[in-house]
Amino acid sequence: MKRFVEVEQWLKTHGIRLTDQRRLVVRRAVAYLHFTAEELVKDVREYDASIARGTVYRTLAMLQQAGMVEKHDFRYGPPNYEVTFAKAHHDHLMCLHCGEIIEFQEPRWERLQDEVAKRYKYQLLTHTHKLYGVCASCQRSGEKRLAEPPHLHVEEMVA
Amino acid sequence: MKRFVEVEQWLKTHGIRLTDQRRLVVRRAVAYLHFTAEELVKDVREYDASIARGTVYRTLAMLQQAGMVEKHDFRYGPPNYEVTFAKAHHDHLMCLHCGEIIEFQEPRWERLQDEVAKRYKYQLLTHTHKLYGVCASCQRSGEKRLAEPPHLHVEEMVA
DNA sequence: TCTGTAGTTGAGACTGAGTCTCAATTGGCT
DNA sequence: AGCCAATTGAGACTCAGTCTCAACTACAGA
Ligand SMILES: [Zn+2]
Ligand SMILES: [Zn+2]
Ligand SMILES: [Zn+2]
Ligand SMILES: [Zn+2]
Repeated sequence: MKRFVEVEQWLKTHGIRLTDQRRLVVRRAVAYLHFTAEELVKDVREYDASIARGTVYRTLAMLQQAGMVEKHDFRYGPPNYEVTFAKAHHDHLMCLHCGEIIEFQEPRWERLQDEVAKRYKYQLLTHTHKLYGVCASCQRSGEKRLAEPPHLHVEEMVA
Repeated sequence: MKRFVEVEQWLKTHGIRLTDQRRLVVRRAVAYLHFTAEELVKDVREYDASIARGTVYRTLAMLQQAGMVEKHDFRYGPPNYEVTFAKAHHDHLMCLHCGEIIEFQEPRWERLQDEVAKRYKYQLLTHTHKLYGVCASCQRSGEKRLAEPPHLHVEEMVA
């Protein structure tokens, strides 16, 4: 089942009005792996030119509130968003040359951080672990340009 | 030896002009543990009201370039800076209620991340690990306000 | 100590990214 | 179909930071 159907289902069962705009924003958001708010505004406007920037931001905030979207501050440029609904927790490794983002899991970390939190008597709520480096192919090509957050895995919307 | 002396020494030996403004910015910056650029602008202006915003930002950028200052994106508000010159690497744990920031070291993490980088053939350059939670005293008081990045350990400048 | 000059500064215009306001519109219930 | 609170579009506004450029100054060399 396409992920946006589940997201729309979730909204419905939580008494949140399903407008055309929200449907569109959700459908386009799930087409990306990581995206910036402005990228999404631009993308969504190709389907409905009159959609307001505020609507996109408001919808993202709502989804974030609901725990279906996460906001990541990568080191360069504006924050990236990611639809994490029905997706396992993972952390990120970013190439500073080409901007590639790799998602990975490392359960031993997750355990270590509980230990650290306990050490300082903190109740742990969230965390961000980001690694920055140079990917294999950029090491080879020896390029020097800095990362511009790229689009990865964007699908066209098929009605 | 006061840390700013070492910083000024470093600048001198690297052929960077020592202006009054830079001296002031450096001296005030080392008085903080973590600070935002705007906090530093405000602070520095108490000593020299005519100092320009741009000068503070430029100086911070220069020190960052030189590896003496690090910029951290905590999750709320603008980035925090930290003078890391002659300071061991550490990561951060932040209380989302009162904004307290704890610095800690966890060598096992540092090792794990090398492993992860190797797994994806990345040449690792930097990383950020941030834990967010509720500190012991906020857990007790059950307060609900969200973090505003606080000043910690600010010294007055003594001539 | 006096200069020359490249590096630095202050002031303010400018930008990007996001927020806010409010009248007009609309989803979803009856 | 009608109602009305929720949502939207449009644009003003904010905040944090960048840029530009004429005036100023640190400091190497005379
Ligand atoms: Zn993790
Ligand atoms: Zn991800
Ligand atoms: Zn670390
Ligand atoms: Zn620190």
